[in-house]
Amino acid sequence: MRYKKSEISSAQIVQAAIRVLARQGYARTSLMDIAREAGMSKGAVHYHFPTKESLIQVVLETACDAVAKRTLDAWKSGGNPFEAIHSSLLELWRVRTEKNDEASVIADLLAQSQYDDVLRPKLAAYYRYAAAQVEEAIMPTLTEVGLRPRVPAAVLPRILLGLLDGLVMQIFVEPEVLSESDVVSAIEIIAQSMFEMAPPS
Amino acid sequence: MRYKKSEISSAQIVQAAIRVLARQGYARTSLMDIAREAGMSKGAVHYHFPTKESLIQVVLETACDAVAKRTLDAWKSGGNPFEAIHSSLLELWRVRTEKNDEASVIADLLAQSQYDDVLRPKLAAYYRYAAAQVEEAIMPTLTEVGLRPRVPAAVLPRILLGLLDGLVMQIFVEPEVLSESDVVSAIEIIAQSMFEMAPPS
Amino acid sequence: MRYKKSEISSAQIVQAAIRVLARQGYARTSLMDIAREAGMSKGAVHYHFPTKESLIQVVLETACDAVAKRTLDAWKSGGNPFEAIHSSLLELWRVRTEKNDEASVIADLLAQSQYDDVLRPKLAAYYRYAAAQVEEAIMPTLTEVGLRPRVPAAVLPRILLGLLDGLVMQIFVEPEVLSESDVVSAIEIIAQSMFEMAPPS
Amino acid sequence: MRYKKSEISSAQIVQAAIRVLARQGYARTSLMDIAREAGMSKGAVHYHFPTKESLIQVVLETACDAVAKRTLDAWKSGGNPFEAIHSSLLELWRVRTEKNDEASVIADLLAQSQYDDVLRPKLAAYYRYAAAQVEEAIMPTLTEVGLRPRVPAAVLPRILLGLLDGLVMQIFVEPEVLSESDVVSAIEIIAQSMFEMAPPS
DNA sequence: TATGAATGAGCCTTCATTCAT
DNA sequence: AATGAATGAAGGCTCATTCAT
Repeated sequence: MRYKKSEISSAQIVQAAIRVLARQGYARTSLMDIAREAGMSKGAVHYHFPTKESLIQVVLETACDAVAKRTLDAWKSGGNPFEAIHSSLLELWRVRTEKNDEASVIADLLAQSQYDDVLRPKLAAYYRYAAAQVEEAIMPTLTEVGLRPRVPAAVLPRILLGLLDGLVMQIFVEPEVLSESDVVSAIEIIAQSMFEMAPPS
Repeated sequence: MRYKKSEISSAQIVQAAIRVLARQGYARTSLMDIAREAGMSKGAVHYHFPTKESLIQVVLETACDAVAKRTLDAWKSGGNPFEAIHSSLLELWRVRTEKNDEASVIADLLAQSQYDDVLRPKLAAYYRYAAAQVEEAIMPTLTEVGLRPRVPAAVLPRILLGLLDGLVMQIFVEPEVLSESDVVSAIEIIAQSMFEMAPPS
Repeated sequence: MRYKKSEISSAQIVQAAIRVLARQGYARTSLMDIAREAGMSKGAVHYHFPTKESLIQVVLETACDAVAKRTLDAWKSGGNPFEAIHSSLLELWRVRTEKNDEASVIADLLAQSQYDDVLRPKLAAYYRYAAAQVEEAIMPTLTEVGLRPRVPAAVLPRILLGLLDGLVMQIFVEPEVLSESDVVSAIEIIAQSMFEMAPPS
Repeated sequence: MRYKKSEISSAQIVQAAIRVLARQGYARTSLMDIAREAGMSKGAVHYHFPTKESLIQVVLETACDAVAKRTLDAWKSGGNPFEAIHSSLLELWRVRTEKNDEASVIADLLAQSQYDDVLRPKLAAYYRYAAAQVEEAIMPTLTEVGLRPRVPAAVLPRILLGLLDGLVMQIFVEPEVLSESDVVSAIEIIAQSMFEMAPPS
């Protein structure tokens, strides 16, 4: 009973931190802001997370998990292989552009991770996981229909994710410059270009 | 004479700021750090830049200019059109991965720009300029040989820049994951896929 | 039964506090440290001692008692009067220099007592008791053999204790400066000088 | 001009710190208290002393110097050798019992030095210096009149200082227990007992 | 009797900013 | 044009204390 209470509070603090960080960014967020957002005292935050760093770590982990989970769902939508890929790409894009809090936090902490040796591995793990997700979802579908990749299989999902993340940055800075349809159709062209017909065996 | 001296000091401060920011990141850099790096007193920095914000703005502008200038040189290298594109892509990639100070600062301030209405337009301008550069350099070359873009001409350079920037982020976080040759050859494939043969007019 | 349990816990806390205070000193010791050392929660400590001050008081009392008790034993060792005094002085010295926890705590809280009106009387009582001990132990022995003090009887033990405590402070700060044998033989000379032959009555 | 100002402020802060520490003790003194006593802002204190520790170090040094200087004067009062020693002992005693701020601070920081590796050597140096002072002042006077020490020459002043400091502690805790005349006459007896007539050469 | 959770005051420190010189 | 000194707000963190359970 008591035990649970602590976990609940911890989770509330993390969620509050994600909201505040998404709104203000790491450099402008104090523990006081987070405590206020969580409806607790500064002391309570420190009770659950001894240092700011330790809180931020959990925040990043949680945000990565949330984004990864959401995109995982995207791949599951069934149907014709090409339609599935289309809808998945769309979802990947929307996760990023809808500016949900978790994605914003990840983008923000990416900059911090340059100078923070604890954050960096967590982001690396996130990318690794996301890339594996893409690979698992795309590759079987396409090899099944006789296509094979023109770049190393490990590189392919990295390209896709990089493309998405890089475009998002431009949109963050200047929202009007790229329309969703332009982006998605371009990505599809690119995705196709990454494959070629396998020679008949 | 005095006038000049002032400008020189200003420039020294900005250059010092770029070095320090590249090394420590925005969130961990104080004006004291910058003053020390510039070999001046804190008061002197404030004499030239009334607030920290105003200094950061100039820093960002300067960094963007420097990167833009460097990539501009890349496009100029003559030769066969396809070779020129190859060497230009390579240069675009290297500017980003060599972690020169200016590029690091831009990557770092990108996060800040989310929450800073003064920074954002400056980055937008940078992207706009870079995209125009790419467009000018690539489009004539390719239309000349009878290729035409399969995506809107304005979108094409955005795709390319996004891809580069997004991949760089992954490499910042986990350097071993992508090799230069993998990346460049993938980008070339992508670049090609963006064009198709123009129907005979 | 329950009653006993409470007393046992109290005593455990006090003993834990003595250990921690001896190790870290008053200024660097928190209730958390004490609770941890006692294997209890912070709440439990507060259950037994409503405030930190009240705990410290009991700690000081306990430490004083322990030291007083130990020195009491020293005087009891029988034998030839002069040998007894010698061995007693030696024991008084060792109690102080062996840095047992209780003596360390007393030395540390001495400083606090300057500013704490509750602590001060407890230390005064300790000195009074220790002085009385010395007086009782030394005076009969010496008057018996025809010696009488050259300073007021009440002052004499104070001198002795002061000398010991003052020397200990120097040793705490610089251990190599005074050897046990030097100190003890000097004290014996001093002790003798405090007495003279009583005129024949 | 500017340069001097800084030194003056530094000295003011140190003096203020000595006053506050003498009044409240180390454990209860915050930098805010010191700043207020010095009539400055908290920031100003940190401008001159980067950490609390660094300030305390200078405070201890300054206090030791002040006490050492004052006792040095005591030895200079001329006259008959025995009178000189008498008046010097009296002065040594009064320096300690008059509770001047510097002596209080030293007594207080003595406790801290148990747990602070930076403070300890400074106190050791203080004792060393004080002992040397005593030795220089007493020894020539007495050997001149044909007395020689019965304990090692290096130990003798330590005994004297220890005696004084130890007695002071008792008086701090319970002022009425020892009168000045009792103490001084006892110390004189002790001082005499430390010497004996040198055998005719 | 004891615990875990939470509070809030206070501490040391950092830092952008101001200002007299 | 530049400096050293000083300010004060804020930040992260510690800790004695309270309280529901």
